[in-house]
Amino acid sequence: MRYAEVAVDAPAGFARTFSYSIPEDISVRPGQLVRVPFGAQRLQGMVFSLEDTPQVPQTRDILAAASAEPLLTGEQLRLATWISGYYMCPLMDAAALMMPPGRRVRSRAILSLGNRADDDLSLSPLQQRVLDYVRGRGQVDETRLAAALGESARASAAGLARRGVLDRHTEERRPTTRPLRRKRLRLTGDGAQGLRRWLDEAERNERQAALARRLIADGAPLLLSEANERYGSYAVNRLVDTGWVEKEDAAFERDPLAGRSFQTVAPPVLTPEQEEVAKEIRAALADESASPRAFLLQGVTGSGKTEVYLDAVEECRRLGRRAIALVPEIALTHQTIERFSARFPGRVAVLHSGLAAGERFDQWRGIRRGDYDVVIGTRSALFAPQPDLGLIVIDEEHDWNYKEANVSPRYHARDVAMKLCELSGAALVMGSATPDVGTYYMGRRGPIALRHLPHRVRSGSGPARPEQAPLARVALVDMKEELRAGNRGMFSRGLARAIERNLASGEQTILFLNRRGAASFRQCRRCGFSLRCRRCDVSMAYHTNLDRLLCHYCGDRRRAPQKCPSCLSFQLSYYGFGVQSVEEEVGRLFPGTRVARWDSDAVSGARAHARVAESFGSGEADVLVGTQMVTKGLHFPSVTLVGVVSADVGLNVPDFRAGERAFQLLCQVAGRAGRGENPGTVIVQTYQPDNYAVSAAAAQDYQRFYRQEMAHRYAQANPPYTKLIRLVYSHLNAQTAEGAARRFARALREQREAWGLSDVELLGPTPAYPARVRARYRWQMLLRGPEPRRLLDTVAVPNGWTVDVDPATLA
DNA sequence: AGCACGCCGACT
DNA sequence: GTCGGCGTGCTC
Repeated sequence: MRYAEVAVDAPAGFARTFSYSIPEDISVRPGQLVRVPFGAQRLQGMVFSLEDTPQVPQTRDILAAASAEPLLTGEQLRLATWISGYYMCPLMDAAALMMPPGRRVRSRAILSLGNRADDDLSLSPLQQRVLDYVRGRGQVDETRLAAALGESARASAAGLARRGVLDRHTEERRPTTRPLRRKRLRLTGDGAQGLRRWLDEAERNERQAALARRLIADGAPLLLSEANERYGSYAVNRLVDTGWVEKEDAAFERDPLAGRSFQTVAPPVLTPEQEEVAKEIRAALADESASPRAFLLQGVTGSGKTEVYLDAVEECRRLGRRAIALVPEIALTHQTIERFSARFPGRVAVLHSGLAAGERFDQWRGIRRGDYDVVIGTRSALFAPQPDLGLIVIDEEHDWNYKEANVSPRYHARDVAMKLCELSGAALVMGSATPDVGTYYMGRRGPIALRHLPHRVRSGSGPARPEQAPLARVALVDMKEELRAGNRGMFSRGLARAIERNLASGEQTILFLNRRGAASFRQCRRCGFSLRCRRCDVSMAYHTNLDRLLCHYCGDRRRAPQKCPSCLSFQLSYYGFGVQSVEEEVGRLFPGTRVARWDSDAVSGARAHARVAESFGSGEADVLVGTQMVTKGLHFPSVTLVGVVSADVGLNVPDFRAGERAFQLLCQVAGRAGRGENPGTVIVQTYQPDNYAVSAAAAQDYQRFYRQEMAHRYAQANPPYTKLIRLVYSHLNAQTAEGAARRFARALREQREAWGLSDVELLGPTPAYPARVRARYRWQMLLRGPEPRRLLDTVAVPNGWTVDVDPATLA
């Protein structure tokens, strides 16, 4: 008898497997999806291994295979096991990262009125509300009910179902994605000759003749929908009647790159600097035992990191292996695909959450078949099923988008990539102008080889032009001085003059402000009342285009009142400004200017990002105003001026990484200037010109920043000198939240003493920031030390806590 | 998520 | 006494 170790997809989320016996008539292999009985439920599970002995004396049988073939390879199963252990997340959550999109489905409970719904029974208030809710909608998904009326509504619903007031049944769900089949029109065996004769035999109807000629000329099948649209269904059917053409049902691949064409570009000759690094990487690719195996390329914007990545992919491909290249966000995929497809036409796949589910599914299958040499995508593309993985590239390595913050597993793509490289023998190449200080630290201490590309390479295709292009000049403007000089505007006199000059000479400008909306908050000048979100403990920001106040945490919107709700006065004022007000101010100061805005409010979806980038790139706007999106790796050669409207945003938040963030953003945005022939100018407005991060960014001096930042980190015992684990508890009831937080903190402190883990510090519990989000009160604590997980390993984390290992933010 | 078990307060 | 609400623990 053999047994399967199965990661069960139970809501409780186990970081371990359960043993199941395998019935004679079912064949099961590791990586396969199965259905298993679990308590009273039937759930999906992932087979992690086959064993001769089960964990427990009594086992139950696997019910059925839920996938015909293994969906995960042994390598992926080992990676999932590592992720689950390191990030303390359910095994199934880790496995799901690597499964084909749409295959993880959970059954759901549906509630409807039962036969005793109209009986006069005594009901608790909550039960009455549940009944009313179901009565109002007929059929209700229990998860939706819980979302609407709170978690305890589930228990009430269960009670009502027991008494026959409600009817409750569970519904198994099919995978949400599947291969697409579409009808096509194609020539029969000798249809080409037949149709030609048919055309010659008599004068034929114009549309029928056109379709016939198209089919003959093309040779390839034509989608029926397209044929119907262009030639009419009558013509199509008449041709089918000839017997030389037939309709067929064929697999149709959804291709996210359909309709895009790429101009192929021959590889340039690398500069000596590039060549030196590229050679080392080639050595790592050619021989798995060669070291180093992980590289961090530090090079300013325009120093030619991408050419080194392309060279590495080329070599990887030559060796018969495949690659994955990550970018930090969807907006950057378009341009990266362009660069890679120009070198490897037809060999590039894309994978990110902006694609339609079907596109993602088809890309996944194509990748798994080995159709693509390189997969480009955001952090989740790391889990693409690339066979013979030989290389992982992580561009803009410092970017905090590489850390998943919201859902389990809260993984960091860099750390998982390092593990994956170890498991697969692949080489890792990372690049950034402003590396994460933690990565840079690893570079200085050994596990990662640190390499520099200190010079800008002149841009442009064709042969390499290794002569140096200068970095943009950066000027700091002290906004306190502007105030003293009587300028209370958004733009300093210097920035305003520079914008005007740029407009006059027809050159492009980027204005950056890392704050959404038009006004940060709306406050009553008489009583001080400020409008806050009903469900979150934050002020609501005013958005001009919506003419609404918007909560940036839960997305709730409401009409902006004219009257103070507290004292009924009309003295409501807007305070603070955001990127929308910058857009308006440009329009006001420089009438007739074509302004484009790029932020998450104005632009969403991969195609929309591409449109904005393309339209600005082709000169359809003079000024681009935006949040973080305008800072990231995009290449706009005719931008000669970058204005940072306020460098101070985010600088004073209580997070030890605030300085690093500000430095990275400022350096990145400065890199947007002067990437073409004209040298660029960057103007940084700030109230804190002496802040170490701001001044190091103005000097574009990474080394200076690194030294100062690391001194702070050391003094405060923060990463990379220690490790952090963040624990957050949230509950609808304020007292329950605080009580649970204090109780677990006390338990952890006791464990700390009991096990003598004096090197694990426990900070908190304290209310998290914001203290309330989506009506839930939030409390948090931090574990800090060389190995803080050792404390968590001594306890079972109670229900309701989320664990974030190596958190990217503390807010 | 379900279900069993056990504890507590409002009724026959 | 006992029924039902709900907190806790377990599911191979």
